[in-house]
Amino acid sequence: MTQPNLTKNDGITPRSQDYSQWYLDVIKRADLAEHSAVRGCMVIKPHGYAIWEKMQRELDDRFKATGHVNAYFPLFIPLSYLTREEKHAAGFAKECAVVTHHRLKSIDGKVVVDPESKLEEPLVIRPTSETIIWDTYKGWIQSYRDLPLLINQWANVVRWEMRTRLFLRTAEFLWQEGHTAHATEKEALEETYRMLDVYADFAENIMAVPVIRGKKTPGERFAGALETLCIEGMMQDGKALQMGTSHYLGQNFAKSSDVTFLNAAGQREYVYATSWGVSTRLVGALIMTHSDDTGLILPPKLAPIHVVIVPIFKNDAEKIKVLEEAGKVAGELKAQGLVVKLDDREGIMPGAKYYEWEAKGVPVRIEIGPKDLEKGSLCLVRRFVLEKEGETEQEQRKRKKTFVPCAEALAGIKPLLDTMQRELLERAHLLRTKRSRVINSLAEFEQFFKDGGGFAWVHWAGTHEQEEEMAKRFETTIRCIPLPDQIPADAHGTGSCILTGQPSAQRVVMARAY
RNA sequence: CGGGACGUAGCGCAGUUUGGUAGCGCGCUUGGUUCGGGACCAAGAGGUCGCGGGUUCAAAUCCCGCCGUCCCGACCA
Repeated sequence: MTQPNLTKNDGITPRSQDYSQWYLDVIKRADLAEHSAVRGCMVIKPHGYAIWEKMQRELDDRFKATGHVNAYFPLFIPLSYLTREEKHAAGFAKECAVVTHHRLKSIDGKVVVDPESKLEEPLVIRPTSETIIWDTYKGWIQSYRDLPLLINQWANVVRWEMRTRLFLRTAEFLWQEGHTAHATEKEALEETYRMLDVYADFAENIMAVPVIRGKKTPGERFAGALETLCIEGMMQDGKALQMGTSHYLGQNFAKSSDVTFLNAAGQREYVYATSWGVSTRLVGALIMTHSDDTGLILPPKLAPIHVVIVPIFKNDAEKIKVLEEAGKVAGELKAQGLVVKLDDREGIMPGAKYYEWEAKGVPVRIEIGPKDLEKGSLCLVRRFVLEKEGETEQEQRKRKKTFVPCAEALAGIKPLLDTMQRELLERAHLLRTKRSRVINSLAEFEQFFKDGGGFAWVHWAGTHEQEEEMAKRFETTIRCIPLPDQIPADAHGTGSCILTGQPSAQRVVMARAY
């Protein structure tokens, strides 16, 4: 495999210098993805896709555990379907790819769209699947006995974005979308909150990203939803990232697609709906939450490779012995269910291998050399533990090496990974705490964002227009109206709106956002 | 879609002002010496200079158009 230039600082721009460039550099160095020939679309490379696959597995298990099943609906949506729900249609109108023809033909050696093949009705490439799914559900639901209908699909969607960033916003992306039908509003609302909790649990316990669960303001709601719930994470630059949404759709889509059922009393009713989704954007969240200037840092639960073993030897005699031991160690760790990479490439300095695997985010490295064979020990190195909190660049790059008796080391890897998983969440939590502030005046608000910003907990009673005013003046938006149990102790209670001074029931989270 | 910058070998760049037919570093291949934090020596391979047109005896270089990337705005669930 071709490696990028490994001299100097790994080709990674320091976070402190240019966060956007750092983000792109990490993606490149960790070999996660690249821009494709198609505008706004990316190629997810094996290492990046492996992370997504792990996310999928974790999420899918949780969906199944909460009673959902998977299905697949078409990529194409008849234009007339998309326009059935007025607000929904308006919300997506500006970013739809449309298929209008079904055939090409060759004219003078040039392949062109055959004008004769124009479709009677254009097909929209799904920006989301509510409309086609509800049209389908119509045929599946007759009785309250058919409810609830709990279906998820893993799919790609297309939203023709003007400005794209790898993983965070691309024209085509991968996601899952759950679409459920319920007999009562209460049940549907419970589902909406349940799936939000699933996302929050996944974000915190698997991604090690602390999130705030909340509601979107009407202006930020999903097109066609009565309520949009979200989880919001904070990236290392203090900006917010919406990491998942769960929508209560009421009877809007049931009405526009005429999906009714007979209840136990024999009365015809429209069903109540939810939809919820997370996307490959989560890979971006992962990068921006944990990684550093040497590259990607992955929580062990999402790391495609848990442990890399780097053998060290000077001559053939040592090589044979060291590789034999390395093979044994790899075998024993694999038997524990861990994914282990033995990097036995020749002609590459051990140090070069260290940097490469650190850039790719492998949590634990084991170095095995002649000295370890003598002592019966292994050298353990953790991805984000420095030898000392150094001032110089060299010191910041050097990881702490721990020499542990072999048997003890082997038994200790799994607990070590668990510890690292926990430490990453703690680190992210600490950063969020540091960059969150309860704010009561506009002057303080302005200063907070001048100083780098973060999450501002402010009282709010403004209108949608006043939200836009805040966005213009400070580049901030209301990320969410936090659910009651999400509000820190010092942010409880009523107060007065930071902009208008009107009475406010609770604080909201304002931040700059991706 | 507006403003700016950029596009030359896998990656990073020089060369463009002043036109003369392409170079450097890293990576890659082969051989040897190396190997506990990014090795060294030697010999090699690799380029439609983003795409299309124009000017010219001659274009990476000048002109026009287009495409793409990045940054800033607008837009955005």
